[in-house]
Amino acid sequence: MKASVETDPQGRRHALQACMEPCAIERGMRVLGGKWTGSIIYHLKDGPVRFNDLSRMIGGASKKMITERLRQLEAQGLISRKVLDTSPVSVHYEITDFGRTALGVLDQLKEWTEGLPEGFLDVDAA
Amino acid sequence: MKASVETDPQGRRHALQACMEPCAIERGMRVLGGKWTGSIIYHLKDGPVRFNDLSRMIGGASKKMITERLRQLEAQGLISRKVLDTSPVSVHYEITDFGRTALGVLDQLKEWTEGLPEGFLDVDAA
DNA sequence: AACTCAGGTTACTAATAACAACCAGTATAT
DNA sequence: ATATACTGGTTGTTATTAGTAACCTGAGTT
Repeated sequence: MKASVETDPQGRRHALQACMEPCAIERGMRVLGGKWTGSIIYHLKDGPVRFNDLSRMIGGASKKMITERLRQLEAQGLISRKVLDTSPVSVHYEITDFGRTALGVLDQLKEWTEGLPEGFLDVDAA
Repeated sequence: MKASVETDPQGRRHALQACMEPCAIERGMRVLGGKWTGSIIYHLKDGPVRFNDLSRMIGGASKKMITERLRQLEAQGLISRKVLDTSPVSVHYEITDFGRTALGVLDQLKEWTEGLPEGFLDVDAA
C-alpha cells in the first residue's frame, strides 16, 4: 500500500504501486464485506447454530441470502456445515478455526459502529 | 448481539433479540464495506490526495465509482473535499478526524487479509 | 385433516457496480 | 496551429448482486 503518484521530467503523472489487483483492504472486503457475511460469522462465534435459527436471528436477511452466504463461507473454509442424523434432519453451521481469525476484525468493526453518533445513517426500515 | 433462539412450551421456536434493524456489524459494513470505500479512505490516510491521483492509485475502480464513493464519504463526514485555486483547478480529498476513527478497523482488516493463505480467492484478473 | 417444523429452491424484480466513451477548459509539446 | 495530456468529473448502457415472496419434500403434533 505504498501507492503514490509522481510527475516525470515531461510532466506526465504516473502511479507507482497502483493497486491493480485489488489491494488488501479490497480483497478483505470481498471476503467479509458481502451483505450479511459478517453478521453470519459473528452469530456463529458462540457455537454451532442451525440454519433456520440463524435465519431467525438475522431478521433482515432472506433465507436465500443466508443460504448463499453460508455456501460461500463454507467454500472458503470459514465455516463448516454438518448434517445431524435427527428426525427431521437438522443442519448446523459452525465457525472453523480459520473463521475465528476473522473475529478480531469483526469485533473492532462492531465497536467502531457502536461508537458512531446517534442516528448516523438511519437505514429507513428493516 | 445476544441473539438466541428458544423453544416455548408448545415446541415453537422464537428468536430473542433478533437483529431486525441490521445489527452493528451490518451497519458498519454499510458504511465501510461498499466496493472501494475502504480503499479510498485508506489511501487518504497519509495526507490529501487529488481526484485523478486517487483514481490512478486505485487502478481497478472506474472514475464513476470513485466519484460516487467520494460523494458518499463526504456526505457522511469521513472525508472532506477542497477545491484549490490552481490552473487548471485541482480538487483534493482529505480524511477528517472522524474518518480517522475508521482506520483501526481498516488496518486490522488489511493485516488479516495479508495473513490469508497464498492465492486465497484469486480474483481472476484486474 | 390441518398445522408446525426441518432446510432449503424457484421465479421474478430492484438496486448496485461495471466499463468505455465523452465533455469543457487549460497547458504544454511538436 | 494542431495535437496531446492534463484538470475533474458525467453519460449511457450493460453485468452482477441483492431482494422478496411463494413454494417444495418429508416428518411430527394437535
